[in-house]
Amino acid sequence: MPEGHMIHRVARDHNRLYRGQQLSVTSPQGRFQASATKLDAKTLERVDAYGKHLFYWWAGDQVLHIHLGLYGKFRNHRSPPPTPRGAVRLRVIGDTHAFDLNGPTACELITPTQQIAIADRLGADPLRKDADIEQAWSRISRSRSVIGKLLLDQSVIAGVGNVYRAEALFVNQLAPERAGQTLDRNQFDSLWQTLVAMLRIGVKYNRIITADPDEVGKPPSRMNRSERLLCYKKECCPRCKTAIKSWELGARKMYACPACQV
DNA sequence: AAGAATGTTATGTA
DNA sequence: CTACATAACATTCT
Repeated sequence: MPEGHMIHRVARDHNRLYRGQQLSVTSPQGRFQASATKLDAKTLERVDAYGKHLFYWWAGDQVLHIHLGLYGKFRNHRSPPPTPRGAVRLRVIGDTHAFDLNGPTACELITPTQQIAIADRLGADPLRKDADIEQAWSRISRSRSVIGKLLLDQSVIAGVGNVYRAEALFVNQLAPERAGQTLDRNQFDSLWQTLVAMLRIGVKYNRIITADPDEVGKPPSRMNRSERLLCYKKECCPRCKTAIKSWELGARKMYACPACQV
């Protein structure tokens, strides 16, 4: 489920619900990265999101690094939380709220130095104010690699996943197979602005919505799964009705309109 | 109910 | 050095 918007949403929610509190941190199903349990009853100072990575800063300079990978999932509860569902790797309990974490790729205690190293290798995050847009432009404008792959490269742009890649290229009418170096500055800027807008909407509604609610005729919260997207997993192009083409690109399934995207 | 999936990293090859 | 392919890993949803 996770693209950058969800990670930033979690950071926002968890800062609101848990910041400054003394929390109980346990690992109910044991086997996964049990070092997290060393954090039993610590004070949470803040939660940061960089791309798809989360960092929980605790008193005593300990950082809990979480990456959801493809399957990882947070489940929120009221305190006290119910019996764990599935393989809960991490359970955090506060006075009023609690959450479980299932199936993450990473859930590990790291040092502030390691945190910097991880953040440093990530590219510009459209949801962060400190995003280095020039660096993203520099990487893309010099690359012979294809824009459909570059968008998934977290060291170029951090936080974009398979859905936003398809949707952003569709909106900008860019063919995924175009080499990065063939984009001009205006096209890059427009693509970037699309990503910023899309991800912000994602954080706001906690789901990916790239279709225009006015066109659909429903408020964003009421839109069906298929109504929310323009191109990803669609049968035909909403602009010209041409059949959407799908193929593997960068080891993930790409969707694009062969007529509109050039 | 099998298969796909909103991901990353490590490793090998050209 | 860059680019690309592949495998490994985790679990939920349809």
